[in-house]
Amino acid sequence: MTENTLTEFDATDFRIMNALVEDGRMSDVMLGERVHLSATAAARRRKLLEEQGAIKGYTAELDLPMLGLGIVVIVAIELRSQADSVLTEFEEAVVRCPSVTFCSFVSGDTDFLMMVHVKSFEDYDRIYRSELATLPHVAKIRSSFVMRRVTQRNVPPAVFARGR
Amino acid sequence: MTENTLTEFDATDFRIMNALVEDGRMSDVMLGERVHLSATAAARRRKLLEEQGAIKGYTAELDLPMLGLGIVVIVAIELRSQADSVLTEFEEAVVRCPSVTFCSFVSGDTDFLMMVHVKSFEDYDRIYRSELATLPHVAKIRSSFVMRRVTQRNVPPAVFARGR
DNA sequence: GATGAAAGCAGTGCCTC
DNA sequence: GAGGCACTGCTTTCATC
Repeated sequence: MTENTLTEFDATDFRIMNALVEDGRMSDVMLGERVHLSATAAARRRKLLEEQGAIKGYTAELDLPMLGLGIVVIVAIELRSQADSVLTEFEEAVVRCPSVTFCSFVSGDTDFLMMVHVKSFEDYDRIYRSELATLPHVAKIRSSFVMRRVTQRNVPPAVFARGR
Repeated sequence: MTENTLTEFDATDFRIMNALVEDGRMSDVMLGERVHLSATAAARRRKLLEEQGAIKGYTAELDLPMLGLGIVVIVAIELRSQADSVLTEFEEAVVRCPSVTFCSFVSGDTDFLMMVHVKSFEDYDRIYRSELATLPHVAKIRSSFVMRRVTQRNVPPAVFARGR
């Protein structure tokens, strides 16, 4: 229930997390079979992981290209200043952009990195004008189009090496 | 079952997808209430969306910081050449890196953009040496550390505007 | 898209190790 | 402290309309 108990997870916990990352709707019966536990024991551990916050929730994975959003653009944005109020105003505007799925303030060459999903290049042009170019305090926008996706995972495989 | 039927989705389909993105383990009964359908009707539509591939699957969302992976690094990699064999060898090596959750071949300033999850800066140094620096044909690596996450969504909100 | 019966599953308390 | 079993009540599934 609390959070900063520096919880210790054992191999079974990692196996449960692994199974549920692969199939979030797996029944407790199947989960139990998969991790060699009774369904009740598996369910109890699953709930504990949920309560502890290690499992934050479950989500359906949608096929965005099939929904007409086949193009992914990674956008680097530099602001005119890095004053606190400037950052805050920019961030508040970003969360309201309906095409943005990811935005982080980063160190390095640029200030923010974002990921944008669009239907077509024409659509990106439209969104560039209507969403990105209207964000406040922007000095420079650089767009990189995703040509081919090499890897896309929810969780780094390193986590699952611990399930043994 | 097939895929290129250019499937048409109605507002109820989008409402179902929205509900399941928010809670992938939602029962069909709850789903039916949420979209104003009987549980059976909701279940039938859910299954159809799964079979059509619009819903690719379900996954548990893990709290990576709680599992000791609190630092996210976005890595831009330039290769020495863009010959087909060079790209292929690089990509085959990347998918075997256990700390990489995202890698795409992109247009623009760099060749590949990747996302790496690590425990600490020391850990990044170790992974930089053991995973990234050993990737073949790399000319230049630029690392940006995520200082603050502004937005992180599975699906752009624009998709859900269609659920009405 | 709704209904109702049958099967399967999740949730609880209790017992064992 | 953690796993297993049995019971009860939902939930899902499938036939039928």
